[in-house]
Amino acid sequence: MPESHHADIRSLDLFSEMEESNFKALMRGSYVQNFPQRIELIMEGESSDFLHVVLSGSVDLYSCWNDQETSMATIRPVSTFILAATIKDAPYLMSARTLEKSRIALIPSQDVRAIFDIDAAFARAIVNELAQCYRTVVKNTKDLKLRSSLERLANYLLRQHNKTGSSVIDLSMEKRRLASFLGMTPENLSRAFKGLSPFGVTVSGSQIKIGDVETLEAFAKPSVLIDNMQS
Amino acid sequence: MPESHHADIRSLDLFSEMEESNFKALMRGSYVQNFPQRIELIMEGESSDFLHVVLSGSVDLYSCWNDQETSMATIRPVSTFILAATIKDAPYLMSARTLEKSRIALIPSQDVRAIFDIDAAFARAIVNELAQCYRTVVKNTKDLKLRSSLERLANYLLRQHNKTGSSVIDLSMEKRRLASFLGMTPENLSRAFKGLSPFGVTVSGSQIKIGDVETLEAFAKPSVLIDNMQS
DNA sequence: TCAACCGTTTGACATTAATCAATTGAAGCG
DNA sequence: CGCTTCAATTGATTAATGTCAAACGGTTGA
Repeated sequence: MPESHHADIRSLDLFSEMEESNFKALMRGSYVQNFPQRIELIMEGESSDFLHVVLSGSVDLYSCWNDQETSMATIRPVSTFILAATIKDAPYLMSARTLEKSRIALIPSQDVRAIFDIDAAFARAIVNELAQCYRTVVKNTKDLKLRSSLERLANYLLRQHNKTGSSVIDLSMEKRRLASFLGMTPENLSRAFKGLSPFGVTVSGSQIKIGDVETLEAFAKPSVLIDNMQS
Repeated sequence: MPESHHADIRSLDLFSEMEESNFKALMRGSYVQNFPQRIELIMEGESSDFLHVVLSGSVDLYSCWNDQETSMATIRPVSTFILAATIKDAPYLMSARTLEKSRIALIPSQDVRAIFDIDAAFARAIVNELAQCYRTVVKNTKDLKLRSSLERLANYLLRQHNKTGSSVIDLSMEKRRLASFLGMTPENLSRAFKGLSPFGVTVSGSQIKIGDVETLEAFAKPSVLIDNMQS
């Protein structure tokens, strides 16, 4: 892999603390590839030969069953995905496709497992990352099971607001994908936006404006145990 | 902790491969406690001081939001729970209560983290367990987002059938808890059982009989990427 | 510029699931 | 044994969400 990408990967929590020699060993078998928009990177059920790192662009993780498809997560730079499958050497549970032109690093899974055993800092970083992923999915499940679609949308907007600090939110994805991520149909999302207008939410294209955060929070009732992205 | 319980814990995947001296060190600060039925072990939001191991009995993991409660998982012997919170030293995302009289081992979280750093086998076991937990929750999310409540129930019954090998399934929990776990109301579960009778499912109390597995499978369309408990 | 395309929105309607209220049924206890 | 209690069931109703079809609107490319 070209040295130029090492810094990006090295800056990830997952790789920042490990021994330089082990990092170099990991990079030796790895390579970076550029993908156009809407390219299938992996299909669920396949075996997990590579740990993937999104260097630029973005990737959609999704799953299918019975001719339906649902969006599970969006991966943005610089993050890894399918770490669990890599660790367990088990089939992917989710498919992945690029949402836009993306640069992806591919690190052989067996190298990851091998270095894990000899580098304690790397091991600790991996376990931290996995624990983080686990907690994210648990929060997602709570969101799905305890909230209505209107409440899910309201809290999604508030999370985006907390992330960017701006009261104008750019969805930065198709509304149909947001709908799928939130577990509803595009039609329903459209109506949900309308349903939030009494709480000061206005829509213009992919720009969503939160008129008054307190009003929206009073409806959405965000919880640190569901909506806090850090812990 | 009394030596008598060591064997149970040692036999867990999580502890079976580690150095004996490290295992002893872990046990030194640990203790075992007996709890009656329906005792709150932990509340979501609290800090995670102990890794818990269910030695006997069973434990319900559940979450609350806005005066609602939903059952997330049932932990049976011999398994750990809240590993992710222990690892990350972050607040619990789920509450836990005993479903019946239970014996629980409590291992100080800081000891777990300390031994993790010096015992590669333990580290590998932890990361495997976490990856397993992660994949279980992902499957759960797919189940929730891609299936109707009738389909979820049908697949749940087939999973139990695969686990026990018997075509008569004992629910071994209140139906209201099963309903909550499957993301529906008790009333709806009752009707869902009725809705499965055309596919050979008959109910008598907590005993569910699958008349013909193929017929039920034809309806449920189980998938290894959602319903396979092993991988 | 205009036509074609595709995501979004809207309305009407169907389906699914939740709620409320009442009843049944089984377990525990005096 | 009969009373109490609570989970489970049933029926009627309402609410939430999905489906289908049509219209709208922005983008692309001839």
